[in-house]
Amino acid sequence: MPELPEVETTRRGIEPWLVNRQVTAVTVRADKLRWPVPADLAQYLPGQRCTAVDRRGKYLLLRFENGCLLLHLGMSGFLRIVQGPVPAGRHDRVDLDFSEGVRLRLTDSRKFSSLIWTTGDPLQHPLLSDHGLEPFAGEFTGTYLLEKARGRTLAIKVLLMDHHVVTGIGNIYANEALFRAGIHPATPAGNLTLPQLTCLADQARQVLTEALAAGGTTLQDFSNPAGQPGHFAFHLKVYGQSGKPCEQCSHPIETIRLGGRSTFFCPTCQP
DNA sequence: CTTTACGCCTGACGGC
DNA sequence: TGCCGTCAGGCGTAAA
Repeated sequence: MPELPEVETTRRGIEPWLVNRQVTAVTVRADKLRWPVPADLAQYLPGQRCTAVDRRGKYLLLRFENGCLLLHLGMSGFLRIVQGPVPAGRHDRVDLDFSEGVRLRLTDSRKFSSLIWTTGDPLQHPLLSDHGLEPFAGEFTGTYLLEKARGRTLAIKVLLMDHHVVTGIGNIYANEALFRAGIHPATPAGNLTLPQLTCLADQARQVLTEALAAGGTTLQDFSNPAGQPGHFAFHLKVYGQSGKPCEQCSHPIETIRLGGRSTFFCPTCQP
């Protein structure tokens, strides 16, 4: 599933292909993804020049002269740059054609991705305005987490995945960060100490950095869709490792459910 | 306000 | 082999 590293890798991959190019055509092959695809995209997008490709949390912001296209990849969505007559596959939902034969293609089997057109400041859009800190922001520290966790009884993993607190961390990297920090994912957030939360913030940033580095190597040539974005190159220590021996202590990795999501941890390394 | 449950959608997987 | 039920999963939204 695309989390921050995958989305940022995608952003870096498509940015040089799109910026300063003009939209020439729009093809929509799905009436509805997460929400109805704006029916009039093909009306106002052609002719507009892309000015920037930004990211906020897991949202991509394709900025144009007269507005901004917010794009979320959901669980199974990914973007590619295609050139020339590449026939559309079953799950190819949207094509944005740009000048010089550059085509941005959204593929999504499960149709959980979303496309929203917005004018005005996209960061003030209701979908983005309530987001918390970026994990790589300097203010994302143990002190910040301590403030957000104060008096809260919910599991620290649920807090870490709450985009109102910190944005872009999904199930995979929340699990990995907590393992590295040696914190049990079900620990009530308000029970954690500053040193623990400082460690958690550091480890979250660290795991995202490593995943980003791995994604970057996987997707260097973004126009050549060699593989799906991601975490295939990144080594997961707990996520999806139920029953396998922990790398540190050999105790089998356990699975529980928190906030409706599968949660993986080592009961001895994460007391 | 906080926390939980639901729904969207389809591929993968287990059971028969 | 084939059919069917179940589940995963981000996240906005409704409900408790």
